[in-house]
Amino acid sequence: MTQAVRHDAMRARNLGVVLTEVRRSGPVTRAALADATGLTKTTVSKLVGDLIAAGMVTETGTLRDGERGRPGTTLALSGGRVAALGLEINVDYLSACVVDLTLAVRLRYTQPVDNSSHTPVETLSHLGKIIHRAVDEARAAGLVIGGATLAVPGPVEGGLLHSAPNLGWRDVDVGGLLGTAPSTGAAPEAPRPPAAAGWGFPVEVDNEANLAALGELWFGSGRGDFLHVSGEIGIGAGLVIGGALFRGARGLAGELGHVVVFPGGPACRCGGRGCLEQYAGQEALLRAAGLDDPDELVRRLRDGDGRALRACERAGHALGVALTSATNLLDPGTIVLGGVFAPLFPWISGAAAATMADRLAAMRRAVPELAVSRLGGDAATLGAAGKVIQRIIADPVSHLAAAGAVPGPPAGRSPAGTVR
Amino acid sequence: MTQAVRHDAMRARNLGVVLTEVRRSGPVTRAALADATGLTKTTVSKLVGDLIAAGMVTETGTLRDGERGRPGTTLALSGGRVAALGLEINVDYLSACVVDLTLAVRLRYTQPVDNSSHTPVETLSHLGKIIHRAVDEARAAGLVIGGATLAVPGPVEGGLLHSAPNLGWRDVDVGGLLGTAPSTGAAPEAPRPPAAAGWGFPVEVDNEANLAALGELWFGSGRGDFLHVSGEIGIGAGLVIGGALFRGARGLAGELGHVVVFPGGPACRCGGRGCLEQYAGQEALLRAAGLDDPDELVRRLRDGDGRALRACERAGHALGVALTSATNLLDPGTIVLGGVFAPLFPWISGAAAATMADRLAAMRRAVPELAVSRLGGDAATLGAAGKVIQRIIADPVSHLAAAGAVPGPPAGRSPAGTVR
DNA sequence: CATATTAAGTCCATAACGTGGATTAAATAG
DNA sequence: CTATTTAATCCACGTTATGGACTTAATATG
Repeated sequence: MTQAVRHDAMRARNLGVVLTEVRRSGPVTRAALADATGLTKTTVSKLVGDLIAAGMVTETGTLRDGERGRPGTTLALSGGRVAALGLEINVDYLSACVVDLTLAVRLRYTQPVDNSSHTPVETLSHLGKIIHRAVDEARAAGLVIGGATLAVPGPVEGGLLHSAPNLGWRDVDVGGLLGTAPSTGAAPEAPRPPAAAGWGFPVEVDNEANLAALGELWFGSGRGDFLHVSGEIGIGAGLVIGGALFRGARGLAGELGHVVVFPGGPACRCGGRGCLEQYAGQEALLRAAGLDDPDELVRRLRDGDGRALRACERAGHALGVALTSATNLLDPGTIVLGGVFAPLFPWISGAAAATMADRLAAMRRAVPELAVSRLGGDAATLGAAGKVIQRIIADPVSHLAAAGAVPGPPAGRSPAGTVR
Repeated sequence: MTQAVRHDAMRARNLGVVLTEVRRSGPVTRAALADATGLTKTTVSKLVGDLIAAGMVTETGTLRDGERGRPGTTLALSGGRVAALGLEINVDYLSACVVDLTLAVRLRYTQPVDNSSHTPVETLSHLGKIIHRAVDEARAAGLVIGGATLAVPGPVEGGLLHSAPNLGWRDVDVGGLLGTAPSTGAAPEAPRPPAAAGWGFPVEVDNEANLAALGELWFGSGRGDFLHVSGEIGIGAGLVIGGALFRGARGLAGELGHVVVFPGGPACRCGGRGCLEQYAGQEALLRAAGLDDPDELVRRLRDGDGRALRACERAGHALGVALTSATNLLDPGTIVLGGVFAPLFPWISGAAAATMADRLAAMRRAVPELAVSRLGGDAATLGAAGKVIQRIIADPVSHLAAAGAVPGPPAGRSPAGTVR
C-alpha cells in the first residue's frame, strides 16, 4: 500500500529529492536546487545543511558564471563519508567493491575460487572474510558502509537463491547464511530493508543478470531504457525502464536464454527444445566452432577462421530471433550485449541486427539499437554497490539511521537538525 | 523526477491513501482506517470529513460486531457523485460506459458502426455525440464525470495513435481531434493529466489491449499479477504487475502476436515470419478450420468437428510456444485468455497449457496457470473507465479540482475544509 | 438495574515543517 | 562609488499531523 505521509516522512522525502537533484545536475547552487525541486530557498538551505552535516554533500566552491548578482556556492555529492559494498559470488571467483556516493570505485577485490566445488556454507564464510576486510579498509579510509548487495548467478526471492545450476546450488538461504535478516531482492515494493543485522548494515541478495543491467545503467553505456543481455554459461537479461529494473511477478523475468527460437530444436536443460541457449549459449557457440575456450574463439575470429565466423553468424541469427520476440514483448529502447557477447560483438551483432530489422521494422518506427557493454565481468558487482547508493540517495534518512549517528565535528554551533 | 512534498501535497497524498484504504477494505470504521494507514484518529476523521463533503465516501451504518465498546460508524465509497467515462473505438462499433467510484456500471452504450469506412474525423465527431449524451445522462443521475479514457485498437503515445491496421488509420492525433489537450497514455510517469479542455474533464487515449488487461483486473478474473491476452484480428497482450500496467520504453510492450513461434514460418503483415498471429490469429484459425465466422467455429467445435478441433489444437500449441517465451521474459503470475480466445478456451487451452508445462516446468516452481476471461468485448471500455476511477481514488484532490467545486448542500455547518 | 469497562470519535493545545517576505551578502554595470 | 541583481539567511506565520483529554455509545459485571 502507498504509505501515509507524516511530517517526518515529508522531510525524509524532501531530503531525498534534494540529494537526487544534486546528483542529477552536478555542482548546483542552493538557488538552482530550489528552482528545480519547487521548494523554497529557505527549505532547501535547511535540507542542504543537514545533508552537509551528514557528510553526503559538500560545498565545492563559488559559481563564477559572469552573471551579475551574488554568486552561489556550488554543492555536489561528497564521496568522503558514505559508501556501499557490492559483492558477487560466481562460479570461479568471489569479488567485492566499495563505491562511494559519487559512484567512484574506492576498493576492488577479485579472488579466484572454484565455488562449484565448495558448499554454500564454505563459500559464504569465505565471502564473510572478504566483507570484513573490505569494511575495515573502507573504515580506514574514513568511509561508512551504508549497505551491501550480493549478486548471485540465479533467481532470488527474499534472500533465498532458488537455483544456481552453474554452482550446483539449490534453495540456498544466502541472506540467512550471510548473517543478516532475510532481505528483499525480488519483491517489487519491499517494505524496507532491515536495518542492519550482523554487519551493522543491511545486506540484500539479487540476481546477477539484474544487477549487471543496473551496473550498465550507472557505470556503463546503458542510457535510458534498455535491455542488458548478460551471456555467461546461461543467457540472462535485465530490463531497465525508467531507471528501475523490471522483475515480473516473482522476479523471474528476463530469462532470455529460454526464449524459444525453434520449437523443434535441440533439447535444453530447462526441459524445453530450441531455446536460445542451445544456439547462442557459450557451450553451443564453442561446440559449433569446434573449440572449448572463449578466448581462443576470439583469436580465431580475428584471424578470419571460417568455422568460427559461421558459428557466430548462426548464433547472431538465433539471438536476433529471440530479441525480436523480446522486443515485441518488452519494448526496450536499446539492447546492450554484455558477458560473453561483449568480446564477440563485432562478429555476432551484424547477423542479430539484420534479423531484427527484417522482422521488426514494419511495425515500429525504431528498431532497438544493439550496443556493446563497456563493462567487463564487473558489471554485476558494480551494479550491486550502485543499487545501494541509489537507495541511499533516494532515501538518505532511513539509511543513515542504520549507519549510526553522524560523526561530525563535536564543536561549533550544534547543528539545528542532523539527519535522523 | 520524484517531486518535492509540501504541505498541500502531503494532505493530497493522505486523502488518496485514506480513500484507497476505504476501497480496499470495504466498509471500515475511522478507527480501523487510522490503524491501517498509520495516521492518527484525529487526522483520519478530518480527512474522512472532507471526503464525505466531496461525495466520495458515505457513512453506511454502525458496526455491530458484538465487541464491547462504542461501535464504529462504517464508511464506504459513495457511488452517488463521482463517475468516469470509458470509451472505445473499434473496427465495427463505438462504445461508452459510465462507471461510478464503486466501479458499478451506471450506463452503457454500444453502437455498431463500421469505422474502417469512415475517416478519423467522422468517427471522432460521432464519438463526440456519444460523449455528450453520456455526460448528459450521467448529470441527470446526479453524477459528475471526473475524467475519461478512450480505448483504440493500436499503439498510442501521448494522445497520438501510431497505427491501427484494422481501422486503416495511421498517425492520428486522436486526443487533439477529440478536442482535448494532448494527454498522456503511454508515458510511464506522466506529469499529470491536463485539467479539462473541451469537455470539462481530462480525456486520455490508450491502447485497447492495455485497457482490456486493466478491465480484467478491476472487473474480471484478473487477480494479482497476470498477462491478459486479447486476441482479436491481431493478438495483443497487457501485463499487469502490482496493479500497474507494464508498458516498456515506448508503450509498445505486449505485442504477443508477433512473438516468433517458428522462424521459417509463413510471412506476417509485420514483415516477419512465423509470428504467433500466423498460427493463432483469428484469420489463421478460421482458415485452418475452413470457415469464416468465429461463431460458426464454436458451433463446429461443440459438435466435435475434427477439422475445427485440429485447428484449435494447432493454434493452442503455437500459443503455448509463444507464451513460453512470454513467461520466460515477463514472468506473469497467471495468464488470462480473452477476446476470441475466450469462447475457444475449452478447445485451445489444453494444448497451450501442455506445451507450456513441457517447456517451463523444470526451471520454475510454478508454471503460470491459464484462465479464461469473464468479460466479453467490454473489457477495454470498462478498463478505460476503471483507469480514471483508479486515478481519482489515488489522488482525489487534483481530479476534483477539474470536476469543479463540490455541490454540497448549501445549509448546515459550513464544512471546515472542502477538498480543494 | 446500576456501574465498570472498552472502544469510537471529537476537541484542543502543541510540534514539525515548509512558506513568503524582509534582510544581509557579494557580485556586475554604469 | 552607487545602483542593480542574485544568493543565502532570518523570522514570523500558515498548514498539517500529533497526542492526550474528553465525550459518546456500546458490552460486561455485579
